[in-house]
Amino acid sequence: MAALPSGILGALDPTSDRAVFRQIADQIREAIDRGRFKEGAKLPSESELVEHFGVSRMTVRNALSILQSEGLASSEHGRGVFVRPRPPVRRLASDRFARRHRDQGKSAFTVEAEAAGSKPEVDSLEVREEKPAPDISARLGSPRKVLARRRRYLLDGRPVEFAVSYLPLDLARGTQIAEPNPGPGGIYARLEELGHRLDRFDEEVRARMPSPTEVKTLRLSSGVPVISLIRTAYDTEGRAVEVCDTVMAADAYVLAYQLPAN
Amino acid sequence: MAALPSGILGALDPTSDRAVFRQIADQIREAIDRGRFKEGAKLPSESELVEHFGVSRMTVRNALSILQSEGLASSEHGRGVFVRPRPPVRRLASDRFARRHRDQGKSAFTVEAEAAGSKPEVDSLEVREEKPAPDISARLGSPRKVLARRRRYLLDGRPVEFAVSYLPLDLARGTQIAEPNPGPGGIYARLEELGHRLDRFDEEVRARMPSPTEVKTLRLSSGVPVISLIRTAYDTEGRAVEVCDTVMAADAYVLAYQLPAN
DNA sequence: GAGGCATACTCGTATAGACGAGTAGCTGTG
DNA sequence: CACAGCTACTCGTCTATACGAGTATGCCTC
Repeated sequence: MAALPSGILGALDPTSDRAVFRQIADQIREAIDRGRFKEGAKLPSESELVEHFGVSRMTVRNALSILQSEGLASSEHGRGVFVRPRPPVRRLASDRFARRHRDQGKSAFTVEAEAAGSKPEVDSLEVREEKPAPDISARLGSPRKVLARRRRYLLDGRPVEFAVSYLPLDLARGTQIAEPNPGPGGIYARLEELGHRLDRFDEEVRARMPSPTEVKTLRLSSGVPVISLIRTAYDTEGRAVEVCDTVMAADAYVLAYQLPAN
Repeated sequence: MAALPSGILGALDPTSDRAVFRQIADQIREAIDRGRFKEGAKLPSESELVEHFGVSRMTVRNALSILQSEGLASSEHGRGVFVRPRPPVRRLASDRFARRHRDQGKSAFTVEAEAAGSKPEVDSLEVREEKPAPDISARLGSPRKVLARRRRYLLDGRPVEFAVSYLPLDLARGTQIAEPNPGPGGIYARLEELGHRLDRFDEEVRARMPSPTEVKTLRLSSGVPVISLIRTAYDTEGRAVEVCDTVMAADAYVLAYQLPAN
């Protein structure tokens, strides 16, 4: 049946203690690293690998699943297993909230994406009042209720980020911040118009594997972690006026920060 | 044989399209989320799950492997599968390189860890001259060779971080920077003594799944991503004097940054 | 009591087989 | 030519079985 997968893959070492499926994964990984299989290229099919290595199909699948969990490959039902292409990366600069970037009619995300030649979209926008989770509440000075603004960001049709902004209700209710479209310059511009001149942002960065929900909403393939970023915005009086909880597809982002040496 | 795994887990829905092993994973995940299985607790054994759900062992293993890749559980050969405990987290503040933290005889890592009540260790220290990789080289202004300082950091015996510092050879050769122990205040103190007053740091943060090598050196369990942090230090003349490439176990870190609102 | 061994449990690795479901290309019909 | 359907390939799910290897426990011997 299946043809040999060319001479790219070698043979197994029967004397090795290393499990057969790990050896197979090692070989394919090395071939990918050496560029024998390029980005987006199709790997040999399971049946070809079965034939080439003389093992059972579960052993081959086991090997392939290692590569998938490492983020090196991804399978497509009915088509094959492919070397995972590295998508274009969005760079978040630490000055992205600077006032000078805030005078446009569009959101920072839109402006920046268009500058990079991508088609930006914002999705599943939802604004509502709710009772905040404990950690959010603590950051905002324990308000009873908050305004939550949820939205998803897409780049060229691919979802890359899901964000929820929380604002103390006494501050946001009845203002344009509570509208789906917060107007030019976004909610930060509105906050400043309301007299809350922004002073600084605190950001907390974490990385972890996504929950099943996050896999779905960000359409993540296996082996892709998420970056969780929690930003708190403070006004010049030291009051926390917004907490933004963002989950980003880790393969789509680099965060860039600039620190003074003091 | 195996006893029932108590009444914590329900039954499968045979009418659902959802694959059986996914349903099993869903049930266990939910039980974990609801605290029915606590951190570090042992999950029902494979044979118990086989009996409870009336499926084959591979199906159960498949379900458990989902939870492992989500970072929720981890298996221990011969012992069982356990709810993965969340280890204590090290918080990296954005002022951690401020000069005022630099006057002690110990490294920043040591001081901070002891303050947090942990036992810090530094490991596999290695200093050598080498030809830099292209991306490192570019950041340092393309020196032909660099001094590389490699080391691994451990907290209470657990490896949490692996870092390599690269410095232009013309700057570091023959100085205490090229010694295994760079002296009080670390290499940043030495750089300033050499007339390179530090001005700012640029940090780039990424997250991804670890390579097999990283899994080994950081003793990562499956489902734990790494945070990759590349820091470039600039002196007041705008020269890049050091690039530090750090790989951190993502479950052991939170990065905290403070951004001015401009 | 200390040491060693047997045992019964755990998960790890591997085989062989079956059927389902998605994809793509070819082919034959209208 | 357009389209429907067949076919051959892909990966997805699941069963049943076997043996290996690590761990914990208790018992038995010395």
